Amino acid sequence: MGKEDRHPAERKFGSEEGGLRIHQAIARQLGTAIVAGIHKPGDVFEGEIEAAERLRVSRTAYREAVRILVAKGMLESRPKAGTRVLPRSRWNVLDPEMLAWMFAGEPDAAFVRDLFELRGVIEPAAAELAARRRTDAQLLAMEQALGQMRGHGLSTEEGRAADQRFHHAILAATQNDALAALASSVGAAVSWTTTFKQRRKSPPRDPFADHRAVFDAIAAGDAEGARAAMSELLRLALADMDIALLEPVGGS
Amino acid sequence: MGKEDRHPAERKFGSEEGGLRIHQAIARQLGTAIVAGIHKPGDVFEGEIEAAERLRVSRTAYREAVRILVAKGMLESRPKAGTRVLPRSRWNVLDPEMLAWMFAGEPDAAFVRDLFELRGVIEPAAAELAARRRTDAQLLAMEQALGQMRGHGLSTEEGRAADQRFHHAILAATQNDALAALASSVGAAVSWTTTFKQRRKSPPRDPFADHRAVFDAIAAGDAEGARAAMSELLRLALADMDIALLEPVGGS
DNA sequence: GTCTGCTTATTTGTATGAGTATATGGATCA
DNA sequence: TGATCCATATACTCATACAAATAAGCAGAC
Repeated sequence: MGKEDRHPAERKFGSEEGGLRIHQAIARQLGTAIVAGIHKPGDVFEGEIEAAERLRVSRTAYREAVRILVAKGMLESRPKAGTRVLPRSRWNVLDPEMLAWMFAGEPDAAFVRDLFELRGVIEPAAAELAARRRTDAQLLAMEQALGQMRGHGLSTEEGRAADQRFHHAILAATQNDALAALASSVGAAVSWTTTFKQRRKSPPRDPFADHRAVFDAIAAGDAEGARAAMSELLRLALADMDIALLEPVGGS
Repeated sequence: MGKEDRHPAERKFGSEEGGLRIHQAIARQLGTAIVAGIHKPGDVFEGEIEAAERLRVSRTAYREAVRILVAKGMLESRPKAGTRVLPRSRWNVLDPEMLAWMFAGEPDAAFVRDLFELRGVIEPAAAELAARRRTDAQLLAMEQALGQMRGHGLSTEEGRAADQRFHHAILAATQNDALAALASSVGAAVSWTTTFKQRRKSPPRDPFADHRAVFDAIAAGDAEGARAAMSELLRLALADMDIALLEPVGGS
């Protein structure tokens, strides 16, 4: 292959890998590029050999990365036809890893709206179910998350993590695996709320009271109250972000 | 390696592959085994070399299969630690391929219940949004699906496919990518409804009227009516299956 | 001129073997 | 008893060769 020296100075394709295996690092790199719109649906990738050489990895590693993205519905690859980006409708946009890739950059505003709408559908129902079914251990988890949230505040990393844990605990308390699987999607929206909020208002409103109301209703086993409290929490969160969804869902 | 003859009689690991590439066939084989409970969370797989030899495929193909399952949150693999099945809470149970694997065998009753509960949360809200936002093309798609459903009946494969298309079209008409991504999950539940129904009652009730009511409300732009009609459709579907969810969600 | 069927060239898919990196669990030592 | 170190098992990466599949181009018939 002519100049076969592999630039031993810059080992491991230059960039920092973040402790990931190479195939996973490549998958992330390609995945973020796709969700960012660098590669659009319908685009055909270069051949495996060229791609692997450009990225300075083996064809094996590159192929394993492609398999990952295929598994998430982002790519399709066939002999002779090549590897191409699938239409967005085929993507598993609720896949946790994919959500992470989306929110690594500046996420698409329309999709953030979609996620909030999903939240508006899921979380009130989840709160209602959680009020009926939560175990004591799950209630304790919510209480602890709430406490840490209050303690650290949403300006800290720990506080935001606690916020996520609170919402996660509610979904887990529904005792429904299908709903619980939406935790990452809801979590992404939750996380974006504070990120977004802190860009605008200063000081931001403290959402502790809203959360507390949800918790109290769940603790009391008040299903209807829990649903209402969660709906109110979401309404306020949206107001904080100055986002208006086209229409609130489930209003009557 | 001693007896290195590879039984040229039974090429390609015996079983029928269904036109899939080998890595995908292996992924399906492992995936179905996991969802069926043959490999339980915490179980550690045999080494790559042994596994590949036993399945009579190359390590390359086996590894790519593992990458697929890792991407879906079913497996985790690390040097020295081996490849192990992750706890169910980490699985992307809403992944379309994974749902297909689950419903290939006899799906877990508890998970079917969960999926129906999810349907009960998602579809009424989706119907409401669809009534507000649907394009004429999407409305046409619903109408055609409805017509084919009536024409073929739910005892035929075409009829069931049309049923799925109808529900899918409603989700698409919400103009919400996050909701649309739940199409496979909803579709799995929809499909299971008829499968299950036809095992029991004979003749099964014709659900055309329920679907028609949903369609009419969406066509008329009647958001509240669409929500109500979809809720009624779900209520009747559940009754047909003689399944009672623990409690209906959102009732008031 | 259009269609059909074959050929071929390109691209992914599979196989194999060698060597590397990493985490683990046990041995060693304080 | 506890922490530290190290041998080792295991997945990870690489390079190369060959196989399979299929899209596209070409030839021939109608």
